[in-house]
Amino acid sequence: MPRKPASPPRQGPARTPARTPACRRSRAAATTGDEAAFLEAYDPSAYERLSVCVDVALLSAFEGHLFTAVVKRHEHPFQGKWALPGGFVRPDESLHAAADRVLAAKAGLDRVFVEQLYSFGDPSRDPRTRVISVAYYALVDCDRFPSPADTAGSVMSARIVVPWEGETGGPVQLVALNGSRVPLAFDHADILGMAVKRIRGKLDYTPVGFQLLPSTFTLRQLQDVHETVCGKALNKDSFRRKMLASGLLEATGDRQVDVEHRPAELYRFVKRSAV
Amino acid sequence: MPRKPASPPRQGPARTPARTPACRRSRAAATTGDEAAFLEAYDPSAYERLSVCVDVALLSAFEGHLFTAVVKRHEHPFQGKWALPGGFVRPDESLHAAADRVLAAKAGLDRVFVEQLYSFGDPSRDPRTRVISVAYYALVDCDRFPSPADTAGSVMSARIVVPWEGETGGPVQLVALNGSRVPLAFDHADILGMAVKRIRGKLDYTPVGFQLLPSTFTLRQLQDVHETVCGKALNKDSFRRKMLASGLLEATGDRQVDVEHRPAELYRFVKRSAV
DNA sequence: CTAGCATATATGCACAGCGCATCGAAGTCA
DNA sequence: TGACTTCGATGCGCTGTGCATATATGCTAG
Repeated sequence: MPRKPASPPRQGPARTPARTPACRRSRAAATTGDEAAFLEAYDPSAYERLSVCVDVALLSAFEGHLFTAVVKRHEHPFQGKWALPGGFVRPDESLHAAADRVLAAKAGLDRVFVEQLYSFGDPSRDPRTRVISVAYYALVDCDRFPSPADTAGSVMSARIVVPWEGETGGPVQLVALNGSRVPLAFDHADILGMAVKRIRGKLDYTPVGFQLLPSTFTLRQLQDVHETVCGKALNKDSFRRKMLASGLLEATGDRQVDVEHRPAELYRFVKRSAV
Repeated sequence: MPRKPASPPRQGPARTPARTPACRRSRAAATTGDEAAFLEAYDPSAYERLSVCVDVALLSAFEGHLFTAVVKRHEHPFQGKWALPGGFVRPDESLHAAADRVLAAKAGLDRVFVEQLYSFGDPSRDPRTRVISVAYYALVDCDRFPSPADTAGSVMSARIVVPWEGETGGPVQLVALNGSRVPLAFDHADILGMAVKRIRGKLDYTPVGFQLLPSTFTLRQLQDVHETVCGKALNKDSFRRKMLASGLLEATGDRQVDVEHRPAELYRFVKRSAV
């Protein structure tokens, strides 16, 4: 515990009556009467409202690359470009529920790992009107990653090219499986870049890598996922020791089958219940 | 680099025409004509809009405790409770600009370290109407922390009591300088809790601690700040070695004055320009 | 003036984690 | 059967960290 004040003592609490806040009041009645009556009479249009959408960066890893799913825009703005799955937030659903709904509707996925990423609110990010985008990222193992067959061709999987190292951050590029560049709409290249940066950082101290693997996996597969996400090679032995010492892995007793070499032990992720 | 596919190869790109997205179209004209004409005719009310506000958790550290600034609510809802400085986002300002504006208007602060924290969007978090709160956290050194004299008594400083250890997370409590509990409005206890959790995590790998100190400081003061934020004691020697080895500190050559013991060297934070 | 005291600052040492090299084990394939 | 590949374990050196110790430097009490 600190042994010494970092600064001299401060003033007492502000007990004097506060001034009216700088923002305009929606109704003078807000300071009188009971709360129920106030809420009954409240006019939401007192402040200008904005459009709020969620955009989901769905990430998966295979063949040493990160992939994401994008949908083609057939409408203005950015007609013909590709966008992250997204949609406007409905008045009665939470932000997280909106992200789940978008994933189910556009990628046919449910029960995936979804976490909030960042909110993008530049006034000019959407040329139509002011739209705040609450971005989420989702992680699925490659077997669940949506294929054209699942989604009737409405989504395309594209490889992520990260033009920076470590956790520098910045926008990323997308390349289609035929090698052509995929142009992204809005600020979605920034959103994807931040998603990559986020999971690179999370990989060090959270078991987020398991979200990108099937229920059982070998240590080599887990390391491949980590290397794919981080974009650099890792020491094999250190990785093994660290993972086995983490207490997050449990040996299944089974081994790989149909491999051209010595089969590796299969592990599963075990949730730390009470620590 | 990964030496082996983590999964068998996948399908080619989705080249079949995409279906109409699940979300309703705002206008049938969106798929025809040029983009300029579309934007001209765009109707923002096609989707229900929401209220968006920013709330700022202003944090500072002194006397071994974390402090924040709250304003008393004189209006419904939560009349009489205390809230983080906040305000609705204006249609023409970015989210970050809104946070800066709120800090300037309610705490009289500018040029402070401000970063986005998280967006809170539970449908019932504001009883008036649907309000999305994009929360920010700001860090200032204790000398710049607003006093009642600066703000005409509209803000109160309160001590943060963190009822969890490490980076567990969860809501925190606020205690006024006279020892009484400060009841918080909305979900602001959760926002504050997440702000504390965030800077605890950031402290390990970013020079965020300097934001809580004046321009020059001793190693002891820096350690005090770290201990205050993390809520636990740190090893003195390791802390000194790590900080001096980080390359982020630069000795000023000056020393403390008017202290009752050997004066310590004063350091300043040096931005890593090109590394 | 001097002894005592509190704190800063430097150094030595034990231990744990990590990178690296080596070696045996266990499969497939020619 | 032997070559080849990958898995999985062991040993060694380097480095960072926690802990203990020693010295330096200012103030204060007597």
